[in-house]
Amino acid sequence: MTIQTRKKPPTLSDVAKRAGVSRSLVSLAIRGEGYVRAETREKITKAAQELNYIPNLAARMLASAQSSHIGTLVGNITNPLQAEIAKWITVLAGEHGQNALLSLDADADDKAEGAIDGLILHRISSAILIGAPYEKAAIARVAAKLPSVYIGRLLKAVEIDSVTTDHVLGAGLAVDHLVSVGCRKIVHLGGGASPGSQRMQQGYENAMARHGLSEHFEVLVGSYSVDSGASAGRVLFERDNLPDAVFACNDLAAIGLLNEAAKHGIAVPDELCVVGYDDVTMSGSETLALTTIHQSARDLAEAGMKLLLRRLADPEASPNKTLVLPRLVVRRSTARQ
Amino acid sequence: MTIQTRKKPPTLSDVAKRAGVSRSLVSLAIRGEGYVRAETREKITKAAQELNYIPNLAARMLASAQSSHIGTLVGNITNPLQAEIAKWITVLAGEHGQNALLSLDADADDKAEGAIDGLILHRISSAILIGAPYEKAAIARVAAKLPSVYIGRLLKAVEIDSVTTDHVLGAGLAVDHLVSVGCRKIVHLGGGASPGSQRMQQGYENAMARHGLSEHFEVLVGSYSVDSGASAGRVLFERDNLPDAVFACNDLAAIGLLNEAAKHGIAVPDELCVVGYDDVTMSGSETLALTTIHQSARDLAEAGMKLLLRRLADPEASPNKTLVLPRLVVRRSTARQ
DNA sequence: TTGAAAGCGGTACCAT
DNA sequence: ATGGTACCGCTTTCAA
Repeated sequence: MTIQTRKKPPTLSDVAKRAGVSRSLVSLAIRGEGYVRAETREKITKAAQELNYIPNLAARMLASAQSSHIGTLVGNITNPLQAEIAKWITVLAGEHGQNALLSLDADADDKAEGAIDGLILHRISSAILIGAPYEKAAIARVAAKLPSVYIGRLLKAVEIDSVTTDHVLGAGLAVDHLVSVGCRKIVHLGGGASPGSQRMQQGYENAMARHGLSEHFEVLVGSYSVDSGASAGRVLFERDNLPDAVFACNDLAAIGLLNEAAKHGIAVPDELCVVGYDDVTMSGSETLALTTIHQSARDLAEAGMKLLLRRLADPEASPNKTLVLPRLVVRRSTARQ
Repeated sequence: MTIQTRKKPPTLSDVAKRAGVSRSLVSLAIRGEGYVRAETREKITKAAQELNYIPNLAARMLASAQSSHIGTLVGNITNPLQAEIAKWITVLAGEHGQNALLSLDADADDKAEGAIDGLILHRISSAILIGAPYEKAAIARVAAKLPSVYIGRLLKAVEIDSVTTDHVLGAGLAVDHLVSVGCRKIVHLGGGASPGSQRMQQGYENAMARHGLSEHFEVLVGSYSVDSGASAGRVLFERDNLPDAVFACNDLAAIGLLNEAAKHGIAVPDELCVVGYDDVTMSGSETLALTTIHQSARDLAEAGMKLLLRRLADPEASPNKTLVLPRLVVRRSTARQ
């Protein structure tokens, strides 16, 4: 039943013996390096396959003194976007012959830096930072240790490659859409003072101006939470005249607002349109059906991997700040037309 | 600026030289094995510290032909409970001198099995399965390859160590609480036919009987989603007489129900109490304030690690099925009394 | 093109 | 208790 005949796996020598050549040649052939006669190469490949040979990464790492490990920090694995980015990083890394070692325990800067040191023990040769560490100084410190890419923030002022969604554009998509369904008085539920929210707010402002709606420009400062959306709702719904629409900094806030609207008997989308940001799973439910701006975890991860590979190839390249395009997802919360 | 003086790290030999002993001794001392005179051990430790020595895991693995890597599969990293369990696994593994290699790309059984094979290349010596693979046959196949622990399901019929929350108890906690705030007509929103939901339903039934409320026993079969909760709400709220309370199979369903209640102008908790299950972040918001049954990711992870270590120590032990205790979290949705 | 041999940084066995 | 030494599986000169 539990036979587990775990005979040890074949080694380079086994392949060499079977192919009747030297170990060095097998090594070269397997990796596709050096000058190996096509004929010989085939013979070796065949032998390797027959033996079901698998290179021992530990040995390879030891001998070559270089790893193909990417250390990946995740600030908040509970955040679905970060979680999905992390997932895609592991997938994409594999496709590039790299292996992503994850540390999910980086929800504070000291932990994040500790985690990086831990990963360094495992001989990572580069790092991908997903929302951690938070402080710029800490980020810079990591980037000084290893070729690194930060995903989730622009980090204009830090010497590091970074990838994030173009929130200026995202806000523009939201406003454009709202205008297209006839909204004019569009209030923005801001996320606060972070550079990301500032950019989103900028996008909102630009778009409002573009549509000649600057007179209706209004930002309610809040945070990225259900409660923030709810309290914004309480403020708005006590006024004499309702706005046409609310564009929230994220889906959570939008959901809080929807909740409050229901309590006040305000019909969405007929009396009020709502647009969120992020496209969390819940927003797609028939019940909420929240129109929102989708950030693609996959695109973010792909852009990140691309930057990392570029930097690995050219460590001296100047830091690139990549912006990934968001996408509008229309649902019932703006189905006014 | 980018000085990167990456001189190579000190090795065992360096430490040996500095301490004036042999490499073998250093090896023993560092690992705390064998007979090393206390005095010598100290000398070595000191030398190692001064040199900032760090053992090379690749070399260690190669020489000892055994790894301290735990392969960890996560079925759905977007699920916050699974995500947190994964996080705790990495933390706890570290505390036990093990290193958790995660694969987050296991959202289908073939992928999950592929991921395990990939991890095996990296010489994992055991596995922790968090909600993946799904099919019992696939799970059994993994368990046959490696010492494994499954977290998230009981798996009575599979030869594998497993850990999950005691849903019978969880349901009992929910019902007891509802009864204690005066509810009698308590409807259960079931999650379907999975063994887990069946157990939860069983717990509901037992508790109702215990309180002499069997006449009010009623299960509405649904699923673990917002929409399911909402449609259940539509059914319930069209009846002549409202139940006193609803105990939903998870928070999402409860949230859907709350949403529907708001639309129907039904006051929670005054007219209807609601209890969820899982305690997702959102439920803790002031806005939703959903009473719920909390599953501890940390407890689940700890129990899992414990089982894994036990099995590593004794591969022949018969499979253990551990149940972790859930906890009632009281919030406004049942704040009736 | 191919092969031989010297490590890479440890562990483990055998003497001492 | 401590030291010597032969590997672990692969990469990498260096010759042939």
